[in-house]
Amino acid sequence: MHDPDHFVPHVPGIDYGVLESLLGFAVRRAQIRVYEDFIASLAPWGITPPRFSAMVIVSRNPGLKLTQLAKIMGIARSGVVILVDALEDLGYIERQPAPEDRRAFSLALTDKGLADLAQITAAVQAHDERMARSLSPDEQALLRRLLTKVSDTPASA
Amino acid sequence: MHDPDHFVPHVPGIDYGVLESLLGFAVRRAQIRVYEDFIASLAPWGITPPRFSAMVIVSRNPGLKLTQLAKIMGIARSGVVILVDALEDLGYIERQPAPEDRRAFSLALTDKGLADLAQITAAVQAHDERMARSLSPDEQALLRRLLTKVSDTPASA
DNA sequence: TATTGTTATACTCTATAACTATA
DNA sequence: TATAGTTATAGAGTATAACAATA
Repeated sequence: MHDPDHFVPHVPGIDYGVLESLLGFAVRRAQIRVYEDFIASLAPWGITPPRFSAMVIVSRNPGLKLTQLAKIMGIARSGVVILVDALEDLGYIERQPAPEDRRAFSLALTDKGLADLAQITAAVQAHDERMARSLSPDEQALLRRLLTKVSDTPASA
Repeated sequence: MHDPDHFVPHVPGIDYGVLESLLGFAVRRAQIRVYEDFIASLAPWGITPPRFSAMVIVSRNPGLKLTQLAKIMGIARSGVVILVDALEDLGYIERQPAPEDRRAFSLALTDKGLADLAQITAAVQAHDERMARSLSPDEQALLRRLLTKVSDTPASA
């Protein structure tokens, strides 16, 4: 299909100079394409990448507090409030009073959240397989392994 | 050094569920770490990843119009106006009247932009090598190749 | 009519700082 | 004092839509 309206990673006739040799530029270009397709694929549910991550993490780690979720996701506390508000508005997540701390809330998926997460996860997996379909299974595993090595290397010596 | 204030890709004791198996999640995690270190490394120049890309592309492809730069960078025309304004405020880029079209501008680096780009590029390369230093040269080349394959695969069949 | 650059406006994701209610 | 959640505010970076000047 001719969709003139999405990112073209290499425009013919353009010299990208040093950018072509940078790992960070390659990561960024891949991320743009993955993000674009994720948003398009999940539009029916109003789910973005951070919202999906939050739903999965809450579902697998019941009883998380907002501050813990912020730490896990690497964002500020104020950001997690907005994220949880959005998922609450979608009917997917709820704040439950934390029994042992009256300042805090325990996060949990709603019944609707649990039910929809199954469909959402299937849509995300289909999207992810589409992104990876130019690679063999071995190459996909290798790519994940190399990326994880990059993510997990501390910045300073 | 103990810097408690940056992204921890794997918080101990947390179950990341399906996220661990997704290529898109691995790309995103790597991108967060690379972006974080890029911003910190380039702070002395006020340079962000899109600003660096724009400077390199303008320097290697003299006479680009704003609309062409927008197409190359995959952003809207309104976005490139803001980007060029920022680089103009930094004294790195200038709009020159396009001889053959009185609606348009040709973009060019200023003398200061050209001079600083050398230092900026050195800082970016040092940053990029730091990001990749847990990988052998072969692994780095392989990772770039696999990422490029992902970026260049069209989304639809 | 179509295109170039621009402005107005809005949305997402992020941050810092200050507040409140508890601990 | 310190922490949990919240609010206010701001700043990138993106988008769409409309506009004036020019093609």
